[in-house]
Amino acid sequence: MPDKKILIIEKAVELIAKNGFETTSVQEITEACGISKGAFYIYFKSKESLLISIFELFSERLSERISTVFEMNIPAKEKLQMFLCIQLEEIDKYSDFILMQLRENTKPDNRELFSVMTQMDMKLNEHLQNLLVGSYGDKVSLHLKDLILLVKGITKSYVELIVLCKTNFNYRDLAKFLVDRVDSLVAGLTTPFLTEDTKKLLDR
Amino acid sequence: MPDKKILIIEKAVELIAKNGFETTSVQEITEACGISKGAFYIYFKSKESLLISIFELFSERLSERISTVFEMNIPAKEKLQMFLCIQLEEIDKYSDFILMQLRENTKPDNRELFSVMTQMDMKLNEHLQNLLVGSYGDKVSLHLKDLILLVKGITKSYVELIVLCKTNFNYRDLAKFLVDRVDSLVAGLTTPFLTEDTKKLLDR
Amino acid sequence: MPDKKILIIEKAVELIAKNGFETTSVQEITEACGISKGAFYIYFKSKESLLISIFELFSERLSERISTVFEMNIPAKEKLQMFLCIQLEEIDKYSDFILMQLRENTKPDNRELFSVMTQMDMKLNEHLQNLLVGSYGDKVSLHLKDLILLVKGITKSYVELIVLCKTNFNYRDLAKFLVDRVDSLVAGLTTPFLTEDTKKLLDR
Amino acid sequence: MPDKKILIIEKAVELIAKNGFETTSVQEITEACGISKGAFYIYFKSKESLLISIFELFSERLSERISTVFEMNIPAKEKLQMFLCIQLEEIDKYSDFILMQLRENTKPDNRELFSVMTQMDMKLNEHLQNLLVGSYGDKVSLHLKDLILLVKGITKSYVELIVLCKTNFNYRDLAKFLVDRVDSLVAGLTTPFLTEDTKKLLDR
DNA sequence: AATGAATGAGGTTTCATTCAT
DNA sequence: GATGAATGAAACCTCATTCAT
Repeated sequence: MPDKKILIIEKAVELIAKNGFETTSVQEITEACGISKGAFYIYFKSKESLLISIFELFSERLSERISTVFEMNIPAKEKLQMFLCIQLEEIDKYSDFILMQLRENTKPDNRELFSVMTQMDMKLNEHLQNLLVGSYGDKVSLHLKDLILLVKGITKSYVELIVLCKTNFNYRDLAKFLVDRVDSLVAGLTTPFLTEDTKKLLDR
Repeated sequence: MPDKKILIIEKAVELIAKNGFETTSVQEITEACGISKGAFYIYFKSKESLLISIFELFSERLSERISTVFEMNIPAKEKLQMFLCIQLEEIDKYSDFILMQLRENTKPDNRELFSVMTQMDMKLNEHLQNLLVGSYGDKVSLHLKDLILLVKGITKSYVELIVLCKTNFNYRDLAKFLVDRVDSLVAGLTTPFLTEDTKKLLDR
Repeated sequence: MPDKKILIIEKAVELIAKNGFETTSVQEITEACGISKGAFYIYFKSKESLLISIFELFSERLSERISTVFEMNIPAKEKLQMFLCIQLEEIDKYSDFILMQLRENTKPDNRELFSVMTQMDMKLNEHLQNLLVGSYGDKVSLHLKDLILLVKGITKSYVELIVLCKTNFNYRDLAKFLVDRVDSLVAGLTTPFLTEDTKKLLDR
Repeated sequence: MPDKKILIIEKAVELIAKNGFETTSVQEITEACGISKGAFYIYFKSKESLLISIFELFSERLSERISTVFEMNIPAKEKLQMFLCIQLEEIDKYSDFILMQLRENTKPDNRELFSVMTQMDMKLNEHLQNLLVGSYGDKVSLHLKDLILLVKGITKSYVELIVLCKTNFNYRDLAKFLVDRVDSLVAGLTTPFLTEDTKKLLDR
């Protein structure tokens, strides 16, 4: 990937995070980069495709880091903690850009973007599922869908806090804290809420 | 509020939920309503003010319903359950429009919208706090900020599920499920993550 | 003329004087009158026709007052002074509305307005011409066109001052002052600038 | 200044002079230039800013020419004549556009335009004052404010004539004629009308 | 590869005018 | 007479995109 393309992505993330995608013009982005408007279209087919590139880059980085965790020879629960820690760190870097993405809805024409996003989400879900089983054993197997939602929910809450307050927390500590909460949730499991029927919805 | 204004709000919510705010044009909204473009501006000062109206309407409905819960003579934990149930139901009605808003960035010009949103968020936080203390006693007082984040996090996860899948769950059951999870979280409390310093950030 | 029509004219003059004709909406006018937008069109065929009505009303008042001066049995130069005094007073009442009119250019469609304005201008010119001949005798006859321009020029300068500063001067004194200046101009007359050829242009 | 910007200004002056500022749409201007609507906004931030640009350009040209007169080694009265001649010529070029502007009302939002206009007006006043003192000596010092109004008044009358009739006069002759009239006015000075109190109003 | 002027569709908004009540 | 909701044309302006240089 050419340096200039990376430059554009970085500045774009910054601006989009601050002002939203629709509200950020190509002009603003190129001005922030100190390049011409035309140059933008050398590296990106369209404004839309910039979004996809950003997400792809983010996906890649995240996947890469997560892969290394899985290759490590450490207890599952430590892996879970690192997994959460990495997400906190990466999301911090890409800040509310990611948040924004979650809110931008799926329109007929961003089918490609939607696909990239969904794929990544599914991969993360799968990872998380493995980590949960590895950490807590088979007793969680009936609760996996619920647990994934719960873990993602509490994680996101703290991510939002980070983003909104623009504060730097100690991510290792936060990840530890979150794992402890997962411990509690697992300890208190009773009847799953999401049944086989609803599972299908999740996989859609 | 005139019928036509309500009609506009309803169609707008639908469209904005589907396509996002920036991407939904006033033209689309008025066409969906079967009225002229000019008519929109009889009922709303601007497109921006429509957003505020929508949020206000939603706020009012939510506040009203929550108030009735607080006036009831039932155990605190039942109130907590009803509180969550109401949110699930209302958010279902207003669909991801609300989700989108909750994550909308603070731009210089939406100051009024931001104010309305923040006020409502703070009121909900306060309610939740009271319900938590009422349900679990003073032992949670040091963990209130964390608990609020955790409860909102797990709730939002299921809300997103509802919205994305456009499925109807049994909200009473889901609320019960969520309260059970809060029980687990409270049972497993150890050291708070959010200290006095970080609390300030939340109240901002 | 119905009371309400007069009310509309008065409020309109006020607003138009402050903000200009194009910039003043019918809505603003009717709001200032405390009537509905529809009511405006009972009394005026269009916004354009309001302008004509205003000018007609102003014309009438001015003509009426000037007529009385001409019927008086006093020296011509006193009549000239009163003539100027009346103009200062009336223009003060109608304030910069009149100024504005002088600036609004003749578009194809205000032919009627243009006609009303021109007619009045010509009548005033004629009056002034008679007053000048009456006051200074035949020696000014070759200079009439020039003198008319000069008198109107110095008068307008002071009118603008009045309007812009929104100050009240003593109009009798100012009229006296202006007549003295006309005396000077007449005393110093040499060769006319406007010849027979150019006269035609004026009469257009 | 790019050629295209100058082209736009020139066509705009023409149209605005004919139809007024509010009545002339950006579309009309761009069509007259043979460019797209969007192109207008490459060269001007807004329609309003076009007005400022026009006035600035006119101001500059006028200032420049007047400066050269002041640097010449000729009698003051000749300078006065040239000063008036230049104004006639320049105003002819910019036609009634300028007239219109000189009478434009002070709206809250044209503060920048108002500032540019006022500054230029004050500079011209100052120049004229110096020329009057230079030409007629200290005896006019008490009458300066009146004289400025008088000179501007008679000048404007002839400018209007020029503009309305779209006729070309010999500006040197007209300027000579006007200076003669100023001679008369100065010769006949008696008591000033504008006192110290009113002077302040003028300087506002 | 890089520029940036130019385009033109489409956005929000205003407003004179009409008409059913 | 009076209302005011409704209309729709037209205004100003933005912006993704193209293309000659």
